[in-house]
Amino acid sequence: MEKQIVRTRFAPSPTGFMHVGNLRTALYEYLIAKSLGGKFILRIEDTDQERYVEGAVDVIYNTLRQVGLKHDEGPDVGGEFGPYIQSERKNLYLPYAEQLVREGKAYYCFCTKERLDSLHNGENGESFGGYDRHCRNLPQEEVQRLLDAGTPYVIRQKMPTEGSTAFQDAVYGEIVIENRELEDQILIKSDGYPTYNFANVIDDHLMDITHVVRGCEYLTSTPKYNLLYEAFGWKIPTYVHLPMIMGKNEDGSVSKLSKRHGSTGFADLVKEGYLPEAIVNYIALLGWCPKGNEEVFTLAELTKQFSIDGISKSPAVFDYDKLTWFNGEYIRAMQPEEFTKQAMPYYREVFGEQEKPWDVLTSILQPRVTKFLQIPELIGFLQELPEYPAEFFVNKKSKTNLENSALMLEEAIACLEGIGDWKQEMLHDTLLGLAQKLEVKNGTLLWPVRIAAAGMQVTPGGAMEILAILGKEESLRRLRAGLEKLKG
RNA sequence: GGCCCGGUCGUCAAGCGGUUAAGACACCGCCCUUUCACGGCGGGUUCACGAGUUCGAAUCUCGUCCGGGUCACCA
Repeated sequence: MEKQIVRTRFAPSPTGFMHVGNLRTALYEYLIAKSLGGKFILRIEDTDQERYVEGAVDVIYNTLRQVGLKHDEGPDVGGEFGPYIQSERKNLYLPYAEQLVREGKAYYCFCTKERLDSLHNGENGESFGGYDRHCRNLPQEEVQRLLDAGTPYVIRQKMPTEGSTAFQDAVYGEIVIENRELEDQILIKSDGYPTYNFANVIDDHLMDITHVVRGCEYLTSTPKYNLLYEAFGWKIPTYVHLPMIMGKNEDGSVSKLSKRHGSTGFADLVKEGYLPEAIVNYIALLGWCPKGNEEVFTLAELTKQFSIDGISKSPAVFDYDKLTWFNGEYIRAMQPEEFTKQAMPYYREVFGEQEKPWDVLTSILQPRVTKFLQIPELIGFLQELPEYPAEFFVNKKSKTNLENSALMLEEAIACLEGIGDWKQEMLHDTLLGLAQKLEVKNGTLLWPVRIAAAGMQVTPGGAMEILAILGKEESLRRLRAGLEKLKG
């Protein structure tokens, strides 16, 4: 028997918005395929014409490209199972539905929207809140008459009324649903388009999809899919249902992650300063656990590590703190040149066209930044000295008092004025030498210098680094101003 | 409400009948240090509850409670 090659598919509908939940599904689909040496397919599910959004497909392409999920087949790259856009496959579905009608497994339904609505609002609560199967047993002649008259119709699948349908899920194990819970679902809508459920089954079969990976909100509707596979006599794929991603509400409760939890779109997160690699790494761990203790993985490493049995059943709460930590990890792992390159727009935001010792700036920022967005706020003081109170010079730790700080500043200024080569190393040697000469702890001297240079108690980088970036003239100006403040 | 799924530190989680119940984020403390950050070390009444099976239960069974999902001509 020939071993079947694993094929998974990401089947988003083009809404113009890529939710992290969707992205995580795409990621797992990719990882399952790639870890098993299979193929990852992109299929656009645009059967809902009313929801069509201009440019939405590009959002999907761009997102996948940004996170590095390269699909083997899809609308843009082609493949032997195309077309990969459902609206272009439109004519393909109806014959399948008609086949089912001929075989007595489906039927035409002429019920109007109004009648259906009244059903939902009706008082007599049937066990299944849905369709009452009004057209299921319409006489043949009646059906033909309505068809001939051009009456709008949908095609519904006949569901078994008793017994139960069971299936095996790779994550959740055996799931059993009573058939009486199942509604006679619509296969073909009155506009001629297939419903999502129907198109999904047809396409998954036609495209040889072996693993259907999706959120667990589909868990209870899976029997409907299987009944369709069975009606056609097709092989049922392996199901991999994924646990839900939750968001934390303000009152501390949790619910399905949605916009009210803040940035839940991939684009939103990127806009907030999260790197695509960090996002991928983090969401990979939301609902899946690697074998070892390592958590920082590139996409390639994830592919090596991934296995379905590591997927958990319980829902996971999206934690921005941890994402932020991952972001910091990725930032710190960058080559300094790369950091400078990515930070440059933010450097420019503060310094305009001025030239600064960018490498020094990078060396102090890279270890302590978790998002590039933080940079302007962190280094704004370099461009403009903030107002600050004299008490800043008092440091309880090194027991520096105001008089002492004044003294130190005076010494520092005198010493610094003589420096010709205003470089960090030179400043370092000079100031530490001075501290030694004065027989004070480094902190005693460096604290007031840093405060005067920055006007802030907490700064990225130390005194020498700040002075180096400021340049000689500006540094001395600030130190003298600090001295004035202490004396005044 | 019916049906389905879940419940191990605040969060992500390992665990698969015998463990001092891993690890990570966050938090707190200490160290390093020139402040912060980075890094290092350390800390926290965590197995929802109640029965049962068993010599032994976080692990198996049942019930309760709690949380979530789903019941469309949406996907």
